[in-house]
This record gives sequence, structure tokens and C-alpha cells, in this order.
Amino acid sequence: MFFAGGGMELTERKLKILQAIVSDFIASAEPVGSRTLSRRYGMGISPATIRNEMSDLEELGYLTHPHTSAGRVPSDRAYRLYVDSLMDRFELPDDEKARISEQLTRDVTELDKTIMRAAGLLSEITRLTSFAITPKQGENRLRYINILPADPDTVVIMIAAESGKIKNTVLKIKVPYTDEALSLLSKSMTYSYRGKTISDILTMDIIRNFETDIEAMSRLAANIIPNFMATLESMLDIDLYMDGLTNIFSIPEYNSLEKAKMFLEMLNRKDSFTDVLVNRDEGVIITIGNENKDDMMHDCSLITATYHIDGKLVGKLGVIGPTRMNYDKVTSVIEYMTENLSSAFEFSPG
Amino acid sequence: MFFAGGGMELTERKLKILQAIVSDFIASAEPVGSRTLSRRYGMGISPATIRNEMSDLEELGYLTHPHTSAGRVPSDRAYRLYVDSLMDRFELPDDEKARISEQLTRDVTELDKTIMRAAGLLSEITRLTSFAITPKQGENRLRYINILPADPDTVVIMIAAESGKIKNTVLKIKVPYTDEALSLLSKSMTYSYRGKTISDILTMDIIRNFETDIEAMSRLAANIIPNFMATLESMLDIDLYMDGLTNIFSIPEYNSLEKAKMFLEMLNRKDSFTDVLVNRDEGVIITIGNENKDDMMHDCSLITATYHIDGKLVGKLGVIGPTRMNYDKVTSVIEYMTENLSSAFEFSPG
DNA sequence: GTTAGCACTCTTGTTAGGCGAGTGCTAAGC
DNA sequence: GCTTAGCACTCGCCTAACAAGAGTGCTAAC
Repeated sequence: MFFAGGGMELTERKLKILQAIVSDFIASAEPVGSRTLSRRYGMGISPATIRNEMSDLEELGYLTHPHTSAGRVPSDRAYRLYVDSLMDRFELPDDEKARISEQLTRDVTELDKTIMRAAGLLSEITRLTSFAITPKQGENRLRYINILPADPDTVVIMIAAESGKIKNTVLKIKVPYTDEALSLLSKSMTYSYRGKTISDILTMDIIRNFETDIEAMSRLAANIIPNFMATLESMLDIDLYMDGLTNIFSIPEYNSLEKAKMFLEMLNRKDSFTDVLVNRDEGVIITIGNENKDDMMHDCSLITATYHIDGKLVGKLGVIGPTRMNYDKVTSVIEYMTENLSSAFEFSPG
Repeated sequence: MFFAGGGMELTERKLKILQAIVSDFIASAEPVGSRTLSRRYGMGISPATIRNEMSDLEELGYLTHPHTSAGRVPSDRAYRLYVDSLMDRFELPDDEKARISEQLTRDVTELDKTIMRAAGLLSEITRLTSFAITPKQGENRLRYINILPADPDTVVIMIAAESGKIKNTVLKIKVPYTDEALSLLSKSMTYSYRGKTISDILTMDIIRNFETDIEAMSRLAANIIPNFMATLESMLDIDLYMDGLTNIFSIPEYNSLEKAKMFLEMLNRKDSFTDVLVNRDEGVIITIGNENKDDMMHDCSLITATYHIDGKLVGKLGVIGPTRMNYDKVTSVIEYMTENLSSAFEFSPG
């Protein structure tokens, strides 16, 4: 590396060749040789010259040799360069745009279903495996708490957040209650927690708060509050949706049982995969091969983008596939979809 | 077939041999030959005799020949016989029973999570692909409808069924409302529909019902009822959970990409798979290979059992795998799990 | 600096031969 | 007449050998 061909650098021509190699390899999945290159891309240079250039590019770390006499294959570094500066911006065809908008703005009251539709559409368009996560709810603020009578010994706790997300649980309680007591408790709790974030409430010493009231009320609260907390905590769960898992069977990179198995098993560990996603930055993020921290993703690329609910809460949408993927098209699609989601959820549910 | 060896029938010895073959093949996944059979199972008969018997069994349709000089493999018919009369009842070890009970009776307020845990546990124990569906809600009866104020222009519709299942949606409405009007509408709707099944309500001419009231009320109802109906309809959706999909990679039957792909793609069509499950009878049902109507399942076996909510609503739990599976153990596990689920949900959520 | 030519390398596909497991048949034994 | 030993035969599978094809790297000429 240090002595690598004094002064050898990425000339205009080298870049052009590199771009051709990456494009060709992305399209064909076959190592590309000098002859093919000079034939297919009329660049007025002979195979021999190209060979020399390729040899330089290899020394610079942009190309690899699967074995002595095969064509060249782009390295992660080449893909990185390609993504950063070589590839053209891909403009989505109008009909595809229309289809996406239509699917994502229809019936948005149920966030989960819309997100599932987004993942489904994304895998269908990209022919890769797609995924989506719902927003972290920690920063979501409580709007109201409503505790409703159901049966003589059953109440329903209903928690609504500012984003519109609502969650309820059914609870059997041991102490008798009156509708007025429930209503009072609801109002009192709403008064105390309205506008606070879920995370904040979860760290507060809630039981204590309600001990000061009248005796009967206090007992009722003691029954209800643990369940309230549990429900609140479950609102923090991030849901992960995936689609197009079987798409990998049509991708040459996963043409062996061993590799397909590894891939599917990696995605099957939903918790750790969710962690990976949660920890990515906002905006459109592309990580290529070894750039992924997780060992099991060393020959995958991951593209994610963020969508927003109400301009605040952040969810993510993306694809995972072999490092050889159509970065330009995939990126455009994901970007367009998250934009659509964000505007669909501008003042809306969560 | 017609002239097949006049009077040839399943003697005691043939049954014994057949049982040995099925057991051995289930355990080893390798065609079993006469020599192995006579050696491994001390049945005091020489390989040659066994060969004759096997030849008869083949003619009777219980065995197959993958090719001329391989051992014998049980046919679907043999598995059917095995399941019906040859196999021993498998008694689950106590620790496994304890584990199942513990997992399935803990924290049963959320049906969905319990069902997911059941599927997870089932695939873990059987090393197969498991699935579970939530009950059909059509026969579930409505307990109450509650329409709650949220924002000046937003209400929450909450529908509770007798089984304990609760569903809510957020709805932006165009007409102004008062809390009293909502409360009145809730009571009125509850009064009208309490005790009726969801299916029945969905076929009623609901809008008409509420037109006779006072003017303002009628307008409010007109705004809310379509959404109410949509929510009610969504309560009918059956959820399908699967687990252990990647288990198939350790099963010899799916040792080719082609077959693994077929299998996963079949399960990926959730709608049609759900249909298959919904249409099966109650109780423990085993269908083997060609007994499955669906072409894609012709070399799979499917075992399902039903669990009950409140003694009425019916959900299902089961596994799918190659026809060569441990019918005895798998059946016991599924049966034990559904029994546990049913008793956990005896007077409970849904 | 570029290119033609050529030897060399490495993968892939095909073919042939040997091995092992298992059957089916025949003839001998009980 | 059922059971068994013996033996020829059939396949699938593994390995080695070989040819074809694609591509490189180097050298020498332009």
C-alpha cells in the first residue's frame, strides 16, 4: 500500500473504467474482463490497456480477483466511490411514482398497515428484502388517559399519545369501583401526565404520586397503576416488518443453501436486527459490506431512510441485499417512499 | 393392483416390518435396506425374508423405491397407517410440560403475544416450522361500543367484544360534537348491538337504524358509522403467526435451493395458507402428503389442533414439515399446548 | 503510452471407471 | 412351503482425467 506505484492515482480514465466495471457487474453479477469491457463500452481503448488500468485499480484496492484468470470484481471501496460520486441519479418513472403515492397515502389512519404496505411495495419494486420499523415512542407525549368501566370487575385502560397512537388493555381488578371514581382517576392522571413524554413518565415515581388522595381512591389507583405502567412500557416497543424474504432466492449471490441460510437466519434475529436499524443515523444512509459493524452483514449492503410522524417521531424504511445492488434505483425509491410517508403522516396518527 | 398376489394381506409380521421401516426412516431420512433392518431390529428374520416382505409391501402401496437399488421409503399411505394404528403414544417429559405450561399461562391478557409465544415454543421443541392463527371473530358477540372525545375534531371509536377483544380507531370528524351526544350515541349503539355477533351486525342495515333520531344526532352518526363498520370489519381479520421458518434448512428433505424456495414461497402466501388452516376441522388433524388439497403441499405433512377462547371461539396451532416427521412427539406437543391455551383462555381475552 | 501476441492459469463441463449399498432371483435347506 | 444363502445386476455417487473457454500478465513491437 505504502509504496504502491509512486504517484499512481485515480485519473479520469480510471474512474471511467471503474464506473463501467461496477455498472456491468451490478447488472450481470459476473466478473468483468478486459475484452468485454472494451467491446461493450466503446471507449476507444484496447483490452490490453484496460488490463493495465485494471491492474492499477486493483493495487489501489478498488477491484478484486476471485482467482487468477477471472474478470475483475468491485470491492466495497469501489462501491463506496460509486455511490458517493460515480453513479447517476436515478429518476423514477412517473407510473411508479404514482403507484407509490397512491399506496402510501390511502387509508393512513392505521400506521401499521401503511408501513406494511410500504415494505411490501419496496420489496416488490427493488426485488430485494425490505423492512420497516415504527417510530421509537419514547419522545411521544401523552395526551390523555381514560379508564373505562367494562364489567363489574373489569376495567379498560386506554392511553392516547399526541401522535395519535392509542393503546389499551383490559384489566380485572379486585376492588369494587364506581364509574365516578374511574372518571376521577382518569382526569387526575391525565392532568398529571398530559404533555409529558413516555420515557419521562416511566422513570417517575408514580405510585407515590397517588397515595395522598382519599383512601378508596388510593386503593383503586394501586390496582390500576402497575398495569398502566406495563401498558405504557409496551408502547415503547418498536415493531419490525419485513417483506420479500424469498426474493433472495433469485439473487445469484445467495445461490447456495449455506448462504441463503445465513442470510435468513441473520434476519430472523429480529431483536438484534432492530437494534442495528435503530442505531443508524437519520436521512438516507447506505452502508456497504464491511462498513456494517455486524459480522454477519459483511457481504450485504443496507440502505435505510427515515420518515417522520408529525414532523417529529422517526421511523425507518429500507432494504438489505448483496453489495452488488442497484444503488441508484434503490436509493431513489426509498427516498421517494419515505418522503411520501412523512407527508402522509404530517399531522396524523402514530 | 387388481390381481395383486391373491390374498396377500397385512400380516402381523408385515406390520412389524412396516413399523420398523417407518420409525427408522423418520429417524434417519435414509432409505432403509433389508440388511440394516434385520441387524438393527432383532426380529429373528434374515435379510432375504425381509426383502420378500418388503416386496409385498411395495406392491400393496406402502413402500416406494427411489430407484432400483436403494432401500425402501414409506409412502403417504404407510405414514397414514403408522399414524392411525402403528405409532406409540408419546408421553412428554415433565420438564417440557412444565416449560410449556409456564410459557402459556403467564401474562395471558394479551392474546396475540401468548399465541406468538406458543408458535415460538412449538417450533423450538419440534424443530419444524410452526404457525398459529387467532380465532375467527365472526361469532364473537359485541359487549359495548364507546365513542370518546379526543380533540375538538377527533373522536375515538372503541369496540369491545364479549371475548374481551377490544379494538379502537381514531377518527377525524367534520361536524362539531358534544360529549353528551357522543355518550348518547355510544349508549344507543351499545343498546342496539350488545349481544349480537359481529357477522350479524355487518350484514344489518345500520345507517338506516340511526336516521330516525334527532337531526344533529343523525348527522353525527352518519359521520361515525362508516368508520365504525370498517373497524368492526377489521376485527374479523384472522392473524397468522409463524415461527421456525429457517428450521427447514436443517431438514434433509429441503437440502436443495429449489425445494427450500418452494417451501418458503408457499408459506409466504399468507392469505392462501390462512385459508387452508381456517378450513380444517377442529381437534387434532393430521394430513399427510397427497392428502393435502393444495398441490404445493404434496410432500408436506400438516398437523393442527384447535384451542378455544371462552369455550367458544376457535383458533388453531400447528406445524408443517416434510412427510417424514415425528408424528408421535409432534402430535403430543401440539395437543398439550392447545389444551393449555384453552384452559388459559377459559374466561378470558380474545 | 498503447497495443498485439502468446503462454499460463483457473473454472466449468463432460466422460469414464471404481466403489458401495441394495435389490431380485435362484437354488438349497429346514 | 416358508426361509435363507449366494450371486449377478443396477444405480447413485465420488474421483480423476481431459478439453474448452475466458481472462490475465508479460514482452516486445508500434
